[in-house]
Amino acid sequence: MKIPEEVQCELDAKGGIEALAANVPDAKTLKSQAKFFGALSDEKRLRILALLNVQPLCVCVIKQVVKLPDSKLSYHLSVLKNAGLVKSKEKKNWLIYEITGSGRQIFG
Amino acid sequence: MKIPEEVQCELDAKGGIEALAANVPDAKTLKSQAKFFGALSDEKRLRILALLNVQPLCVCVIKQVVKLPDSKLSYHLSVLKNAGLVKSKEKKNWLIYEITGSGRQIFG
DNA sequence: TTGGCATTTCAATAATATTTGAAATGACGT
DNA sequence: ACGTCATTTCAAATATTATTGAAATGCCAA
Repeated sequence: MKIPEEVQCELDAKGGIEALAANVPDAKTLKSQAKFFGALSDEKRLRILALLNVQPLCVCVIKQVVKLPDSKLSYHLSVLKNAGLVKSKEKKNWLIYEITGSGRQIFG
Repeated sequence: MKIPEEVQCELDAKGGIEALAANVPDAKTLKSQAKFFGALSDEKRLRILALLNVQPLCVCVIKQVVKLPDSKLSYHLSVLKNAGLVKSKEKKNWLIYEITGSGRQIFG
């Protein structure tokens, strides 16, 4: 195969195509990264996460700020939770959501 | 509205719901962040980006490593490009893709 | 100028994610 | 036990994204 010399040159210096390929993470890592980013790929979820980055909140407070219908909010919270960006704990008859270390990554 | 005291307490200390709401970025920022993360929410694209993080590459080399059909690869490159994670320049009859500063963010 | 190569574009299809509204769950105070 | 409140779950409808294969583009060398 013929490729631009500019590219060929640098590629050779770095050990060729095999060495190049060695830089891609294993499938499992890729999958979990993709899920992580996927959870962040929605404006509503980023808004929710920004709130939880301030302090833990019950669903009703989040709802009041982001103005989403219950089921929609619940869905997006579940996406964040499945991706490990937030977690929740029960308190009386409320659910309090809290950002995780993983979720904090994207701030600062 | 009644909310858990634990939450209420901290919320009051931080200036109430209005202050809380002030932490969410403006719509434009959210939109571009969502797009950024959306581009990263796919394993194939993460793989491509990992390669471009090593060095600029023409499409044919990328193709050889990631083993995707032309049109699919082209599609995913376009997603990365539209999100500003990579850019491309022409060299003879090749296109050389290169990671951008924005694309580098996710590494190290 | 012809032919080949690298890459993109296109329109159709398939797959995935999101929205909706109604119904279910489950804790709490009475 | 009963009614209420906070939240989730479900299935159907919709919207967004990704895949396919064929055709188009555009460059380069002969």
